[in-house]
Amino acid sequence: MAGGPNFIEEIVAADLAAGKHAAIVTRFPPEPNGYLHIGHAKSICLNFGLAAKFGGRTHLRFDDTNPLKEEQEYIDAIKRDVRWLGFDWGEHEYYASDYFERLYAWAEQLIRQGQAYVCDCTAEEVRAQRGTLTEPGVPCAHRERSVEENLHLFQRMRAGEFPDGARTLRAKIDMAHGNVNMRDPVMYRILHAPHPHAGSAWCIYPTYDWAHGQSDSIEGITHSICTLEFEAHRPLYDWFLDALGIYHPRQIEFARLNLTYTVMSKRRLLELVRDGVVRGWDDPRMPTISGLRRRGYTPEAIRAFAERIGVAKRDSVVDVALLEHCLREDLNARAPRRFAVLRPVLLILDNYPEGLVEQFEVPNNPEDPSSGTRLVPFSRELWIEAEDVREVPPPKYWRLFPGNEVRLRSAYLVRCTGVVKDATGAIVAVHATYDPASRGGSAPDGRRVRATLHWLSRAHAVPAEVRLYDHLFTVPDPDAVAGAEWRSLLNPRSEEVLTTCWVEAALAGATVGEFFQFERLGYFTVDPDSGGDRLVFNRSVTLKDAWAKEAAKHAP
RNA sequence: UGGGGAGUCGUCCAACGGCUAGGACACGUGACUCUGGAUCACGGUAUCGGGGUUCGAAUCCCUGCUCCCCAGCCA
Repeated sequence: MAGGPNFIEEIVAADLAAGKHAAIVTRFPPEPNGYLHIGHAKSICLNFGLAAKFGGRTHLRFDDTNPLKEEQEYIDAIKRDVRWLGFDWGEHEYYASDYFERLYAWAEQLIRQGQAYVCDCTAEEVRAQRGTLTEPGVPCAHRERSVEENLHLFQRMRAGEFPDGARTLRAKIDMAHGNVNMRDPVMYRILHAPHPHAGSAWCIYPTYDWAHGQSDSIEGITHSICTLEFEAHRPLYDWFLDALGIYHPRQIEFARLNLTYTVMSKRRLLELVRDGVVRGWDDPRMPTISGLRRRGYTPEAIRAFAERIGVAKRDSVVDVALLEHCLREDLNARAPRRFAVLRPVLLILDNYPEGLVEQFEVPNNPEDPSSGTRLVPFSRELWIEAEDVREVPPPKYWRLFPGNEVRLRSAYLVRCTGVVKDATGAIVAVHATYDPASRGGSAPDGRRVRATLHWLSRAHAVPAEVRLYDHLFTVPDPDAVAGAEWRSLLNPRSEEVLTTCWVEAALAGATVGEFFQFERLGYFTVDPDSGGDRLVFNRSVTLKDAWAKEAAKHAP
């Protein structure tokens, strides 16, 4: 179904076959500087999936080396999202900041070995000395300091004797290296800032490059899986590990996920949240895990998606339609069906007895007979969908129009006798007659109708707000647009709030996160804005709509 | 340009020198249908270019081209 094993699974299988490890250890290492998104979900599924498939465990480690950008809120959100996705790291919750003392001692070791030095250059000077992609860098005067002086200075850095940015600790590698990452990279910077996990214990913080490889080594990670941009850093991690003489995890890089019609960069997502472009990190239009959850995505659908997109090394952009497909596939099988009318128009059955209320038995899910049926009240005045009525039908339109007969799902066949319009020409009510012999939805003479409509008894329906969503951006690849331009690509119609909707009374007690299929409309879930007698639904994804395609063909 | 990667249907992934280059999504056509849903059937389109090795190349070699990443005291 999903093809063969991906290249990482092949590597792991080969390592295991070669007897390199008794069991594998992988890790998911987020920086708590934002919320997790669907791209992280790919990594989470990959790492936890590997351990589950080959036997082993997966650590959750926060790579919290930059206190300026990290917050406890993000740590909490990340844990919540990983758990919700269905993964359990057990007791293996780690923080790079818990390794700070060890990292500090290792830094001293490198200094003693003559492989690290304290540098007094400013950031600008360091940049100037680094050279360019084609020209080698040049060493600065501090590069040749004595071990004693370096040790002393480094200790004073830790003691807080210098202001932010005054000095750094740098690895002494090769200022002329073809790989610029090897031109004496910074290992420590002075940052007088509290840390969300380490508190105020430190005023010098290790860089990611200095912390990451050793953190993996400390944890005995066998396969350290990361994204492509770290490929050029691997030689540096190897250099550190070799210099320290400690265990080498095997790093494997894969291509990060990109999705059409959305952005995945944390910086841009943060900007959308801060500027109030969206309702927050969990806005249903966001590609964040929490946004997808609020939108109505299920962990099952996201996991299936992660499985189907595969894992490879080439840059790619996955069609968001595949994500939507995975959700439909999951929900089609298990979402209870309900009736909801989003843009109501009154349907009056002129020959139906006033005051009569019938109860019709409607299947909860035709895909799953075990889900049973429910009773839905029916009466003379009903709400139906505005788009299910036309005064003049376009080509291939076979819903309600004067003279045409349709079925009201599980109820009766009705024939339209006329429409009522307001001053603007909009249809506000429809008149029809019903065929009492078609009770239950089919006629004794076996005559067929092309359309089946959903409906709600006016006297029994309950009001609700429904939010419809569309792509956040108008173009398939907004992430490819550089500069501030990307903002102009936001879809002004990505959210549409409908406040005059009606739903089945059975939906009144629905709880946040419960999902349903509103027949003929799509899959919907209860939004957390619901409460008391206020009901708010989010449309998770539409049903596939053959009529919409047909209509588009005849559109102007 | 220095270093590091990557090029296969519209998209994503597979094919690991050997059937007509496969699957999924998307798209199109039809069947069926008490959701214009679901389901089913059918269909089209791909090996970056040029050489070479071989009985045989998407796969190996040479060469060219294109794209991505790296010049944070971000990760």
